[in-house]
Amino acid sequence: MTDYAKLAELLLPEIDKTPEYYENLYPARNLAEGARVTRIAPSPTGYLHLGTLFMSLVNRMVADSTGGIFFTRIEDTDKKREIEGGITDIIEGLHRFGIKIDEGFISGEEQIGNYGPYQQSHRAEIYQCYAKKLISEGLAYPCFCTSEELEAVRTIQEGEKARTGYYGKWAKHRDISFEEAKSLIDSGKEFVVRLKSPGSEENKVVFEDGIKGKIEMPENDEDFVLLKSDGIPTYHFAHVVDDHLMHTTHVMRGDEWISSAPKHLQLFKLLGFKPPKFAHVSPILKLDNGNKRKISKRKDPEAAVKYFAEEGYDSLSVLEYLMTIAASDFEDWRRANATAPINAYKLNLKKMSVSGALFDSDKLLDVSKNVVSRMNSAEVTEKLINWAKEFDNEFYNLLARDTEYTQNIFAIDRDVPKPRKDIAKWSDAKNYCSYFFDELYTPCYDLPENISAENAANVLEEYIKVYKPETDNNEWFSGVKSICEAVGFANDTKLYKANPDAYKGNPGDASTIIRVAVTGRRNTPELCSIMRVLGYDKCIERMTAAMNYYRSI
RNA sequence: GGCCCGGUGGUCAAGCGGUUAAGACACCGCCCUUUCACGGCGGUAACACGAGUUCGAUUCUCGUCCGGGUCACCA
Repeated sequence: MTDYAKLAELLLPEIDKTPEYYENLYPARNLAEGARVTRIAPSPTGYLHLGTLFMSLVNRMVADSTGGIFFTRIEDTDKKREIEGGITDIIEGLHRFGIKIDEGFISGEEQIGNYGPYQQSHRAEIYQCYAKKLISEGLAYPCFCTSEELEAVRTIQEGEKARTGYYGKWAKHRDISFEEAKSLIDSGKEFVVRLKSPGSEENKVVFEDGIKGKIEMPENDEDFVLLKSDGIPTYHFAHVVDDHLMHTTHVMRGDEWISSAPKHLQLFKLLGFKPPKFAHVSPILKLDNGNKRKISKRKDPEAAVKYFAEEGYDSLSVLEYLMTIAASDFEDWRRANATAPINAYKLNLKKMSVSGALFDSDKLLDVSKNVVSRMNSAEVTEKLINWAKEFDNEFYNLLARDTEYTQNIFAIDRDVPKPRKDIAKWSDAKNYCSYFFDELYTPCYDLPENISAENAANVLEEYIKVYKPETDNNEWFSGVKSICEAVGFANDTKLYKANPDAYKGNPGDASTIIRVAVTGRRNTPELCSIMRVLGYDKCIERMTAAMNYYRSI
């Protein structure tokens, strides 16, 4: 009979603390009944991507719906794949999207809270302590197999059509004796610590997933790795120890984790921990050659959150879009609470989708238009200028030259009950307002087919005479109508419709002529306001130029 | 391949034994209108398939098919 205590001491001699020590160090949280503790546990192997943002949002919302805590924990147990600046990028990214972090990493370097360190590479001895406990109870053991040996076993298993993996009779070191372990260690062999799984494939584990409902799976019987040969834990082990010690109540993660849930449940049980509630969230999908697949960092530009910033999507737009994907009742809530801040929405797990949603850029655009339409001209001006400063310097210089002028542009049809919805993302704004800046404006005198150059020139000639800049809409249109008779146009639309052949055009046509002359376009927001913002001199200058052009052809 | 999860219009989705099977986006048409946009009204379009249970299945059960996930000293 192996002396497990001796084995534990042999394997992890440095560990002198007991689990009780950590249990006392990290006491239960003093939170109101029902308050949920959630977290995001990114690994800094890349920059912030959509999936992480999505999971963070959902976890934040679930904590908020109960007055709970949302914390960050860096899962940097895979040193090989880590990239520099990864932590900073992820945490700063969350800040930019307005996702509040209560605890854990709040910047690239700084962490707050009483349950730290919030970085797995700094918690090695905690994991090792629990591993030591498991070993001393005969529930874990050292395995000296090399990756080549493991590979060889797999090949045999495949040949026998057996399930691959390190379990049961395939678990070579499962019953290793103290003496054998000692001699292997003395000879300098490296080892990992594996769980001695008491599970059987014949048994079922059942758990209630917060989103997917009841899930039944075979019990785990694999002696999976707890501690890697460098003493750092695998995800499975770190997750269980950390979420216990940090008192996470709800583990919400991508549904790719469902298949390893039996491992986690087993560990919670073996360590005597109460498992948290699990909720597995479906990923955001992307259509690729007719097949759905998880949105991919490598293949999809929109997977990197940076993409949205560059395109000029407001961070709120992205968040709102993500929420419409996450919860089926979010859009209804938004319609009923148009001006409420997004965190006033109470997220209900039952409303979350069980299957993954295809990323829909049309829908994102629509959500964005609505978000931007809720902003007043001051907000639009500020956000647009901030965006341009970072991503479009030429445009920035124009916008910042006279911010009052800029705000006047974006006040057109905006600070009103039913604002326009032309702008979905800041990069749309340049084209939207180009005719307000000579540097961006290119005259274009194309007219609709029913309007001749001669008529256009006549309208402009007459209108220049009567044009007054400071008018309201009605006065302005009266001004347009007032010149109609002189150029053979009907001065009233109804009159024209009743007898189209009697006139060369109508007030609408006259407006179009002026619009094209002043803006170079047939379609613009309300013309009277545009001309007021542009100013008298500029309007006269452009109308005169247009008139001369029409006369010359 | 084993084990899981899923399958309602093009997309996101309500509904969960009896419904004319909601709504949103996109698309089309009409109205409003100085153009466009907004707004309003209307339209096209869906329960993967086959058995079973039932008086009755989109809803329950089973099978098939399709899609996704997972089977590492990665997370």
